[in-house]
Amino acid sequence: MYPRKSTAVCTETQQRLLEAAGEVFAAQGFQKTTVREICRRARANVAAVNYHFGDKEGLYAAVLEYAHSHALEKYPLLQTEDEDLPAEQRLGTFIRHVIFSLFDEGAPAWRSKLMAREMIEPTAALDAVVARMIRPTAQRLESIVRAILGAAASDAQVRLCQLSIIGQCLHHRHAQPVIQRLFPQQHYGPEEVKLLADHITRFSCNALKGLARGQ
Amino acid sequence: MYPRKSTAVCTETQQRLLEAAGEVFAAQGFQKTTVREICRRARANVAAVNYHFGDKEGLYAAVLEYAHSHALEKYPLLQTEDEDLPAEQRLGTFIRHVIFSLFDEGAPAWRSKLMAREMIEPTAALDAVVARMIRPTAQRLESIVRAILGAAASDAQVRLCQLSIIGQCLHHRHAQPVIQRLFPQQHYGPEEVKLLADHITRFSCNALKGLARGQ
Amino acid sequence: MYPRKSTAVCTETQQRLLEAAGEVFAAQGFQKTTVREICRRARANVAAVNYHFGDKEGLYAAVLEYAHSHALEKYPLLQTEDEDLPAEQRLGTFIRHVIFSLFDEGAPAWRSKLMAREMIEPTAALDAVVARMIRPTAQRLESIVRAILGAAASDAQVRLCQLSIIGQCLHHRHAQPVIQRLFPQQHYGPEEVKLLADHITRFSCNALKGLARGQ
Amino acid sequence: MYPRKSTAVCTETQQRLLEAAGEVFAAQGFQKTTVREICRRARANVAAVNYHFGDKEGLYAAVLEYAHSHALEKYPLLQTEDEDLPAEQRLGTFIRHVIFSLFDEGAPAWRSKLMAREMIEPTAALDAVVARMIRPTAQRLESIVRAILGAAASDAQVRLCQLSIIGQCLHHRHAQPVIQRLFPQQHYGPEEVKLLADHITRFSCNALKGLARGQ
DNA sequence: AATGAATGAGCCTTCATTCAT
DNA sequence: GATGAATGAAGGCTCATTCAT
Repeated sequence: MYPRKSTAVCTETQQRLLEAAGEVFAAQGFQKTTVREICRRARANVAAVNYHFGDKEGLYAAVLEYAHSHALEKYPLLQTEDEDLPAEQRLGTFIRHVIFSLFDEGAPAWRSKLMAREMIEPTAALDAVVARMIRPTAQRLESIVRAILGAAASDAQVRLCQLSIIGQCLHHRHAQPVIQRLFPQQHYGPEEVKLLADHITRFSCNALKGLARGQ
Repeated sequence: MYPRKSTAVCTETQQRLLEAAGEVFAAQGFQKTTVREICRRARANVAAVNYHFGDKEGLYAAVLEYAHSHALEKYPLLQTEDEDLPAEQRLGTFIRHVIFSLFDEGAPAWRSKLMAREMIEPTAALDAVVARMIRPTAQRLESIVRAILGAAASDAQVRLCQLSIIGQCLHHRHAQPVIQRLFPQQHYGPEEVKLLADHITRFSCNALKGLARGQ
Repeated sequence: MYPRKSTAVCTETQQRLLEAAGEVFAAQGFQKTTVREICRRARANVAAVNYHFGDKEGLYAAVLEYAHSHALEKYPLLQTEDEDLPAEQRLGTFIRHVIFSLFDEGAPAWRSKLMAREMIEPTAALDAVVARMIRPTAQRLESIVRAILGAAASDAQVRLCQLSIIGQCLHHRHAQPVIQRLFPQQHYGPEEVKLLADHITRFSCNALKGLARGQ
Repeated sequence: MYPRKSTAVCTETQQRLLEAAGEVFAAQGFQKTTVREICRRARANVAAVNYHFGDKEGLYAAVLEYAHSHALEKYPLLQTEDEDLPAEQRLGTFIRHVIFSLFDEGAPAWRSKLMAREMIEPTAALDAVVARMIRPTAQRLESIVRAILGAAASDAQVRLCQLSIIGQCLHHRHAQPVIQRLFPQQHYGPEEVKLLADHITRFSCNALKGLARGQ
């Protein structure tokens, strides 16, 4: 329908548009973002967005897809299996990867911001995001949690524990504005992020093991 | 500067505007919301918002203040709990209140949605919200956590535990669109909400007690 | 029709409205002036203008009438006769009065400004202004000019000379913004105003006497 | 910043906008003029003004610049007069040019009206007008006046005489509404305009020569 | 007599989009 | 393939005015 065929094959202008759009969408939200601002940053024509992506929404969807394909490249471990290690250790690895990807300062920082927005103000693109990115991650976490809780754990309990773990992680990204006002001493540099991952791991391990004991 | 003096003293039109604005702001966000839509719902003139609240942003700030004053009325226990009870029990009460206020179907459902938005896309009004609503709540939680962790716990550890607990609660509200896609079987009726509060309480108690033991 | 009957008989609120309106109309013009600003300055209600003067235009007309009645009080000499003095001296007195009334810093400074506006952007009120204020003044000037030019002067010549004289005077008021940019050294304090009146008198006397000699 | 680069290079739509804007601004003033009216006359879209000139004020500035560039084209002699002629003759030519440009019925009649407005209600654009248009004209007049008054004349006297001369000319344009009410027999057709220029020339020559003689 | 609340018309501007080249 | 010009819908806001008290 439009010149662009897939994420992999695209012109340089499209690349620049996607990168620029990612930043602006993440920083200002879909509504507040203007096509002109994106085109200005991408040094492209005002009509470029409509030409390459149909309309503003089309660009947004493309940005999300673009973000996913890159995220999967960088953090593929979320899906690979290392079933031989003890579950607690696998949980630690999992949490570290989630936290690192949320606070990765090297990579385009707008990816996780965009995701957070998508959760609160879902667009039509959310379905694809859940199916391709979130569900696989959730299934990996499910198997870890189930391993720690033991076979006796109900599906509902496993589910709630998954949500408790992932909720702890995301809170630090989603609630940043509040956290910074509440705890100015809380930082998210490389060092602090490691400590944070450790904390969530210990917190959750203790919790799961307690639940496994029926407490 | 503008006719409106305080939340308590205001005309009927202002009341209707605040209610209507709360719904629409919560449903669509600040940007997407139009003054015209709010006035239509409130059966008021297009100029009513500007007359009573100065501008769209003034209305938004008033809505937040309005929401708080009502929330504090309904859930005042967050700040005046009985200190004699065991800390675990106080934690359970605290979490139950938080969860209930988040999923209270009786009250205007837009309150917590509005808060969730404010966290991701903070406006100038956030400072007041943190100072008046969130900080007192956080301090209450801090004292509970410190009681369970024991005097040896560092400030940083207490802080991270607070965030772990509150993060679990908010995740269920903030990430609803994702959760519903991921776990269609997860509901948030009165019964399920109680179970949810219980889960978070047990999860967190186990976690805290484990940490208290140095694990 | 409206409570207000005449300029002389009016309440204190009306007085304040007239004064405030005079200042604002003179400073910003009819269009740019807002009823709210006037009422704010007059410490009156927003509806006061409509209540006392019907509408914004009615207030404007009242302000002009108010200005005239006061101007005639202060500079009555423009119309009294001193036919015994030599014409040149009478011209000097006339010009001095015009210039003084234009640059009178004691009196409400907005009167002449308002007049200048009325000339360029005439409203329905201009007819009354011309009939009551300007024409009598013009007739006085006509008799002076005719006396200097002599009986042989045509009506057209007398008319053009009148306009040349009055044009010199008004230019200093009407073109102030330009004059100040062009000649920053030109001031209009009490002393300079006297010199200005003298200059215009000498300039015009020389001109008229030359024309009288047929040059 | 905006598409428009210079007065000379512009699209046809911009031309039409400038012409339409000139008429309306001159007839109604900046405030009263609506962008819609201008666009309607120029058969352009409502957004055309903002697209081509940024905003209403930008259009206004462009109109003034446009007017100047055309006026200078048509009456360039104001600045390049032949210095060898006697000063009185040069004064006559100067005044004739000023009067003709003020009452030129062929050219867009709105130019001088716009100027008159700008004098009473100056905008940010006035600085440029003075610097580019008015000051050169004033300097030309200054040299003529100084030549007639003689070397003994003070700067202040030269300045006041300049203002007396130019004031006579402008009065006929600026005070038209009053003049027509006061002297219905006064017309400004091609013939009368010539007589008017002659009158002002004779009036001023007599005045200057008298002053030169110390009278 | 005088006021605060409320109104509706209209204005400037912005923005995503389309059109002609 | 890509662009600058142009569009129309809509939004926030201002303002003179009116209404109920």
